[in-house]
Order: sequence, then C-alpha cells, then structure tokens
Amino acid sequence: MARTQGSHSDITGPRIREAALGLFARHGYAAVSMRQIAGEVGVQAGALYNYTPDKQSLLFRLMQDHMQELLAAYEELEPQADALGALRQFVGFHIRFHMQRPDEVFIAYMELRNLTPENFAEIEKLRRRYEDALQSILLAGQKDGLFSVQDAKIATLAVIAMLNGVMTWYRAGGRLSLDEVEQIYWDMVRKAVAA
Amino acid sequence: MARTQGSHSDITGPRIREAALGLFARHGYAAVSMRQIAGEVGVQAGALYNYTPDKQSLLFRLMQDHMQELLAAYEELEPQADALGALRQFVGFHIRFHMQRPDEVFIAYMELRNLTPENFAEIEKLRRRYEDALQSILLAGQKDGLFSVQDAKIATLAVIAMLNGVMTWYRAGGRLSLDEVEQIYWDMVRKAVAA
DNA sequence: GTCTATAAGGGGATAGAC
DNA sequence: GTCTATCCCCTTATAGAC
Repeated sequence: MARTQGSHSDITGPRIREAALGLFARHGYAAVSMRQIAGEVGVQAGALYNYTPDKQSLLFRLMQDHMQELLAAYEELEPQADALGALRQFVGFHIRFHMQRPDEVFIAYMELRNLTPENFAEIEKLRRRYEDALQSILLAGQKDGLFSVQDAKIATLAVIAMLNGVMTWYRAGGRLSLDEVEQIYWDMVRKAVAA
Repeated sequence: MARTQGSHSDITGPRIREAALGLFARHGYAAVSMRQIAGEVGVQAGALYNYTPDKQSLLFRLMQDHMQELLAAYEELEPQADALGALRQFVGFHIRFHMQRPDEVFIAYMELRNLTPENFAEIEKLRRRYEDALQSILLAGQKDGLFSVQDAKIATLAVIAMLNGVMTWYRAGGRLSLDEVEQIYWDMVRKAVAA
C-alpha cells in the first residue's frame, strides 16, 4: 500500500475524506491522528495538507456534506396529500437514508463538541432545518385532527431520537429486514402521535 | 488553587473522579489529558497515579459506578400492580434519574468506544440488565392485553432512545417543568405501545 | 503533489526526593 | 501522598527538495 512518489490530485482528496470518515467514526476525532489518516491513504502526513488546511476542516466538511445531502435528498421526495402520508414518508426516508450512511450519522452526532464554535453553529443550522421539516408535518396533522401531540417541538425531537436508535443496533443480515424495521417503527411513531 | 505539599488521601480521590467526570463530559475522554485533570484538582499529574492505575481505569470506574447506581436505584422502586403502572414508573424514573446526572449519562453512551474490550463487555452487561427490566414490563403488558408491540426488543430500545433524547435538550429553568416533560413523554410512550 | 525532515509542543506514565 | 524531573513517544503543522 505504501506509495513512494507521484501525483494523484484527483483521487487522493476523496480517499482522504473516506479514510477520515471511517477512522473518526471508529475511534473518534480526538483519538485519530493525521498520520493514521495518511497511513490509510498511503501517503505521508504532510501530503494531507495539500487537501485540507487542517484537521478541523476535515471534520467540518464531512459533517457539512452529510447534512447537505440529507436535506437535498429529503427535499426531492414527492409531496404527500396529507400529514399522515408525509409522516410515513419521513419515517421511511429517515431510516433508509441514515442506514446507508452509518459512519456519517455516527460522526454527525458524536463529534459536535469537537467543532469550533463557528463550525458548530453552521451544522446546527442545517440540523434545525431538518427538524423543522418534521415539526411542520406534526403541526399540519394536528391542525387537521389527524395527530394529537401536547408539544410539537418535543414530539419532533422524540420521534427523531427514537428513529436514530435504529442505527445503534441494526445490522444488515440480522433477524429483521429493513422493510420489517421500517414497518415496526412506523407503527410506533404513528401511534405515539395519533389523535 | 495550586497547592504545594501535604496529604489528603480521603478527599483527593473523589475530587479526581469529579474533575475527570466534568472534563470527559465536556471535551471527551480522548481530548482530556491527565495534566488537565490534575490541574482542576490542584495537584501535579504524577499524584493522580496514587488513585488510579491509569487513565482507562478512571473512565471505566466512572461508567461502572453510574450503571450500578442506576440499577440499584431502579431495583428499590415499589413493585407495581400491573404493567401499565410499571411502565409509567419506568418512564418517570428514567427521566428523573438521568436528568440528575447529565455528565454521567453523556459519558456512559459517548465513551463506550474508548473502553478496552474487557471493560466494554462489563458495562454492556450492566446496560443489558437495565434494558431487560423494561423489556419484561412490555412482555408482561403484552400478555395481559394492555400493550401491543410487534417486537418487544425493538420497542424496548425505541422507548429508551426516545427518553434519552430528553437529555439533549432539557435545561432546568426552561420553558417546561420536569413534571410537564415527564407527562408529555409518558403520553407518547403510553400511546406508542398501546393495544 | 508528494516526499523527508523538522519545529514546537503535549501525551501517559514512572522514579526518587521529601 | 505529593512533588519535581524525566523518559519516550506521539501530536499538528510547516519548509524545502524533488
């Protein structure tokens, strides 16, 4: 794996982000050194600085890209006729999108405290936008008499917390298929906010 | 703050654990140095090793004590007549117990990956015992026709994940009292597992 | 664009004086 | 029980050769 010389600007950048993603997710940002990342990529540590100004930017960019992809993917979903359909769509989307990106998800909520204050604020803004999408669904359903939640903000956070729990235990090839998981969680979410 | 000489074996030990607890929770285990901990306590780094064989044991002991206190406190609750009462009691207990120990809770689920494999297994065993308590309630209620969950194990994890979400946003003195929070979450949990 | 070499500093943990 | 001093290794980031 250990390379010697040569120019690979087009592929080294993505490989650095890939390596950083996996290592940060496995060991934590603070516990991973630039040498480790370089080692995985097959370059020397100094070469990393052709692609990132510093370690912090590497983390921030991973988190920012993840949140922007999440929002973009969500905004491309088909509009739903009613709040019940929209909620079901949200549950399915959330589970499936996050299940495909376990490392990004893990980093996005474990490494918030390792962001500089400015970077933290930026990520929080994106996270808030996603939460607001769910809150809008709950409020619309409440208005139409489909849902009954005492506090839309708390219900939003409760639903997302519940769904995020999937990532801590689900493993592909386990006892349950993704369809079954989605169905089980949808059943609980639906009942939890039901009128 | 900076002390010079003297013997304080009876108070230094607890102060070290206290300092480590706060620092680990705020900055993360990997990002905190033994020198920082010593600085907060007011001793030199070398003195810490009279109380802990190494940094890892400091983390493990904090997590182990927390889990053992959680289990002991839960086991002292009054027995309930039916599963509905037991579930309500669990929800109230979980929220209130964890709300009083935000740092311990944060560490207990953020720093699992920084434990050695042996220590990790030990903490997991304790966590499993706590989850089993909730799962027993759900299974009993299912049998009595009070609850309807498709999968008791998943429902257990879903409920705990939802409740743990409280710790990420609740601040004393905020918009809602602890009673209100407990009531709102109880309402959602009750409905989510209802028959 | 990558390398080697290095600056400047912090890390965990230990030894021996007091 | 705590201190000072130290070992030895690792850290992020930069400089300059190729």
